[in-house]
Amino acid sequence: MTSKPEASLDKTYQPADIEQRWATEWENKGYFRPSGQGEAYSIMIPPPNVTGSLHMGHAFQDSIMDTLTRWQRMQQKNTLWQVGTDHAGIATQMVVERKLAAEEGKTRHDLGRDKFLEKVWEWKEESGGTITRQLRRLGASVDWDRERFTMDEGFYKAVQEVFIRLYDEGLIYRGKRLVNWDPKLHTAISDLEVENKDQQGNFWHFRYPLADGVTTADGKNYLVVATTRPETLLGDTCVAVNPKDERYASIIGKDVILPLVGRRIPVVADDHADMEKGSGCVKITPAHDFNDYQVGKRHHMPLINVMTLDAAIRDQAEVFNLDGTINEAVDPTLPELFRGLDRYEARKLLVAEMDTLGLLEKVEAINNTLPYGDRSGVVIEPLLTDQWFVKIAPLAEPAIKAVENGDIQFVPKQYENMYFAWMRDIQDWCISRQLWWGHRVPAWYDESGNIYVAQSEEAARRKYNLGQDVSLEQDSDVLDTWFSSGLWTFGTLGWPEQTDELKTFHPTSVLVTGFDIIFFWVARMIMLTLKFTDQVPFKTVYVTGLIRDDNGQKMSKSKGNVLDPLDMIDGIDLDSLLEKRTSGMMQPQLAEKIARQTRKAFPEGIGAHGTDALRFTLLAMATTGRDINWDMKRLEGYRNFCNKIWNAARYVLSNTEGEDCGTQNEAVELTLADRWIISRLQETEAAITRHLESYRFDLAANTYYEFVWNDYCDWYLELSKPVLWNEESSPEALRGTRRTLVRVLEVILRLGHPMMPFITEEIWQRVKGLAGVEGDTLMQAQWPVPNESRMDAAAVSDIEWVKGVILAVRELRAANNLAPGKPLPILIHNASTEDQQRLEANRLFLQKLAKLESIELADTLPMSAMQLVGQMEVHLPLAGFIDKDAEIARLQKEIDRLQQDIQRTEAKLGNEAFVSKAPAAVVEKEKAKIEENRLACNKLQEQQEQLKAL
RNA sequence: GGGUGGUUAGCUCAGUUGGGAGAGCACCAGCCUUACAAGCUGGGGGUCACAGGUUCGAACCCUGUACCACCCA
Repeated sequence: MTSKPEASLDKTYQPADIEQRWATEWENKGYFRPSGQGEAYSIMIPPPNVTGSLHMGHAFQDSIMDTLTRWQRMQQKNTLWQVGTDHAGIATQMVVERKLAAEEGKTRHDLGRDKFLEKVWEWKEESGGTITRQLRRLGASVDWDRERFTMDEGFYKAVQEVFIRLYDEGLIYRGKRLVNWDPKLHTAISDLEVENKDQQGNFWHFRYPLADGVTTADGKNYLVVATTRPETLLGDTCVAVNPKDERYASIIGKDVILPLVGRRIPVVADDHADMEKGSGCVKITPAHDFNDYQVGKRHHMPLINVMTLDAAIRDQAEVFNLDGTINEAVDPTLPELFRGLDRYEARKLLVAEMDTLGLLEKVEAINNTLPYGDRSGVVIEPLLTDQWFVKIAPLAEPAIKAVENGDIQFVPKQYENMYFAWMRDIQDWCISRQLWWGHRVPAWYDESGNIYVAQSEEAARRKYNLGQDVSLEQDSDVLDTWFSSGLWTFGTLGWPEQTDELKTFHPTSVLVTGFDIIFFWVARMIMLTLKFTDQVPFKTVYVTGLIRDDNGQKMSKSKGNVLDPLDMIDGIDLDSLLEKRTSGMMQPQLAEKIARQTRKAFPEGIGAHGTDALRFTLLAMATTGRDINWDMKRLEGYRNFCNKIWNAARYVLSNTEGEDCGTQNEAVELTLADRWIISRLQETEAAITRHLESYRFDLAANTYYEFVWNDYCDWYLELSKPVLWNEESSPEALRGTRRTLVRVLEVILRLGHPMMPFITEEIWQRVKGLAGVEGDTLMQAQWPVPNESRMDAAAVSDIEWVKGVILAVRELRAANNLAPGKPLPILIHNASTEDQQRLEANRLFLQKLAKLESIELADTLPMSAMQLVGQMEVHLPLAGFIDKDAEIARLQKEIDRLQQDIQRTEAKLGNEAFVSKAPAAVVEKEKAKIEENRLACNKLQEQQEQLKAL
């Protein structure tokens, strides 16, 4: 299918009519594929969750990536933007489990692993298209032929390969360690998936009786320990005091009797005990607290696990030594009272029991922080379990170096500190997850628990020389999603094969992502990629802020302030928006409040703005290193900008189609306006290129907006009219103006294309022929390169003068309440030779744009209103219709302004230190300014006197 | 408690080696001027958070304070 440009553009800009048409055509024609020629440029999309949908953050990042990609492609690079999705372990599994529960009332265990996974794949097939459809709507020029999914066969091979190599090198190990356990989802999660939240809590102060009649320095026969987690008392292995704490020096090494359990546990000296906090004694439960684990380790304490995977109290404790072997020295019996109780019920009961025993000294209200699972929302339990870990230290070192030595650069730079801070005290990474959906750990166990790591059972037998008589069972865990997405840049290019794509496009050029994901993903990609390819994954990391709502709030379903990028594009009526925001909520009780807010914020729903406007808005707001507060008004403003471009194009087309535009390089005469706009265009090309190179999309967008609206539309198009609509214009002048109109527009379209691909392509197709440009698509057109020889400083200052005169007249007109269309006679006084030359050269422009009846030089003047252009006076004769008082007042305002400025400058120049120490150029500038202002001020005063005398 | 970023017009934000405070939107006034009322023309509006310091000169550099946001403990 080919898009056939209409004969002329519709009167109003209708993005819906053009965008999808072009998206389809570009893709069908294969324009998104790498050209195979030129320097390579590549970006890997941060893979969104395959079953998710795009939010504003995606739209933001994708707009940036597409802008970079299109810009580089236009610079004729061999450009690859590779797309793909992530299987998103926990998130996806949860969605399918919920669906299963709702539709069939079953759990995944009812189905069994294989059947459940079938369901997940079905769901992936069903919903996986959402995100790619949305990407297409955004105009993303990704190479769809190379779309990847983290659970693809080929990618899984890379994941296995990495796991096996790391294991064989001793960098992956299995061990019993404390992990962040999610008691609801029944899986370990990483530190990063834990959200710490402040809350009101209690500090319970318990008495632990001293054994053997020992007493403290102040004569008590017990120690007081304070805890926020009473239920862990059951797993205590010692009590720690600070070695410097004189109060307890005498009892170090003595024992206390653990209440309710009756276990003798020692008092140890450890710096972890804070002398200032509570009594200075702290109970140590190595199997239920990360800090306590370290203390326990230092003092060779056993690990006593008292909780089940549901975070309930076990019937009998599990006791391990630090090396993970079973400890048989400690009695695992737990008080019957607590068995099977949930952790919070156990806490309540335990406190009550202690109280009854007279061992509860006091309860203190405190503020503390609790860890929550970011997916399940329940409090995380540090729990001893068998997990797979990656030894991080050997991987972290080169990863830190790569950023230190500049192989990888963060934009903005301050994020490098965040990266270093995190990398410096990074812990071993728990990569196993007790889920079904994901890359299954490629490890097998025999009956005695020996571990065999290989691609498959057969491979394991070969590798380890195991006969068929040995029965093997595969590890049931899967790998952390980030383990696989850590391989994203090279795993998707065919690694471990040394493919051409890998050689060409790796390392990738830039990664565009949010700061919230630096640790999750960026750091891990750097570590794993360096390890396996000896290359960095990307040379630059462009870090974006978050998109927030107009009040600076994070967008979230539960707040009901989420905006869907497609609703910005297509628009949505209020009812549909309400439905969208209030359905399928985790907390349905909020629905009413959300509905109310939504009605208030969007009483009319949301209008359609089009993809180009959305993209341009996001780019214009993309200042580095800060979050963006979304503003519908900005979106509207940039939609209007699209309309402006559209209409400018209509004007250009209507004046050039079927006319001689000088495409064959025929002789032309360029007017001052032509030379000026061409000169400004060179500056604009240079500035936009510079801004894109430094990732300042906001400045690029603003520069573009200003040039198009303020220079091209407001002035140049107006200045072209007197030439085009003048019967006396020479063929060369007409040709020159038409050629400039259309050529500058053509460059404007090329400059804007990376930011606003659709509207620019649509117009370009109609303009290219008139501009003498060839090509099937703007996507492949050449990125504009400024030409020094077309810079014309004289034209720029001449136009400034012309604009000055026109603005002076407009001001006089407005100040005296004269109708905009009324032709005015103007007298010019005190014109320099240059003024006079400029006046003669630009009579036509002045007359048309300022709506003048006449414009004449005059030595003697009638009473008039006057405005200065430099030292030249522009007079509007009174002729009976000028408001004398208003004019006197207007002059006074001008005089006041000048006098203030004069005073400031006088003070400066009167300062000896300034004159002697400031650079001569600065002093000269001030002197010139004061001179000019004084002259101007005098003239205005004279003028005012004359009026007053009337 | 430690760290990072922020505080500029009513709102959202620019301000790139320190040298005349800007844009968009909103507001006021006037205009359907043959590309555009999603527009045109003119206009009002800021002690650049606060207090010190460096400097001839500070929105910008330094120190401290307040408040906001985020990260870490």
